[in-house]
Amino acid sequence: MPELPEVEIVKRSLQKSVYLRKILKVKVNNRNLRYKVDKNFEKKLKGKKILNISRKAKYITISLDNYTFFCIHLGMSGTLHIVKNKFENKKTNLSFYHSPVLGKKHNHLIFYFKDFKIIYNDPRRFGFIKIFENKRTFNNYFSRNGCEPLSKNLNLEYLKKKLNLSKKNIKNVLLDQKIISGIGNIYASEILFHSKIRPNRLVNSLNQKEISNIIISTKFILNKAIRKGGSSIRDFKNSDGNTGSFQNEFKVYNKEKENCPNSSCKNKIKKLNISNRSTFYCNICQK
DNA sequence: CCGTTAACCTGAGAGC
DNA sequence: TGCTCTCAGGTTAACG
Repeated sequence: MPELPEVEIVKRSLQKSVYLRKILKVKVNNRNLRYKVDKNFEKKLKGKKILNISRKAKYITISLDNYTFFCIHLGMSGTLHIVKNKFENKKTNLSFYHSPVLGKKHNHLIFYFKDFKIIYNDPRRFGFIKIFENKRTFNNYFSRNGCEPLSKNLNLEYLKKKLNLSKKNIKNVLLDQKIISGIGNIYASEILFHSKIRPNRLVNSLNQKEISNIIISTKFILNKAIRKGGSSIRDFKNSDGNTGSFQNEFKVYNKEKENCPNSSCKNKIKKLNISNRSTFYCNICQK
């Protein structure tokens, strides 16, 4: 579900509440996430202080005061909720899943702090939590990721090299986390509309200018989405009122048969199925 | 090696 | 109302 901008927003909110705070206790209600939660997870986190909260691609990463690390991936439907002890009913939802009602039965993990707790809820259980014993295993795990799209590492030289000899289409390349890590299905369509390139274009047909435009659009769209607080689809509103608003800025995603947002274009948005993912584009504005 | 497909899950919404 | 079907923001093992 959440792509880079949403994970970034969740990370920022988390940071405000848990930075330098001690985890009093962890309760695991269901270990069967995408991967089984480490059987000693509770023991390893108990009493540890949180030294840093960060984001790598779509992962939230947390470092503890005993040189261990863990990461949270929200999958398609994972959400985090901050619940203050004094206001049990007033949850702060730090996520973007579309359902306004999240059954308690999907509260798989609970992190207890002095005056609040953080709940990990995930109906589909595509998310996961992984613990690392040291910095080396932590870094090693993330070394398989491609570059961060908002870093200087995503540049013309890097992408040209990655696209060289590839036989894939550009949509699949944008979704390939080993090339660029953090873009998901919504932003891939939005980025390609912004760069005026059709999603099914084979990358070996792209010229240097087009590759450059894709890089510019990637950074532009992701940064704008972060500024807007991420995307919350299907009218999801969190109880804190901090709903993201980038869904109002979608130009093509989920807009099949609607008018192309380019006012001089009278075309309707088309929907394509690429590798079993819905893809939206304008076949006049995008070449 | 490469690129594609199937699989992992639950729940919402559409159509009948 | 309820049944069936499709779809959903992700990742990756298995396959050809």
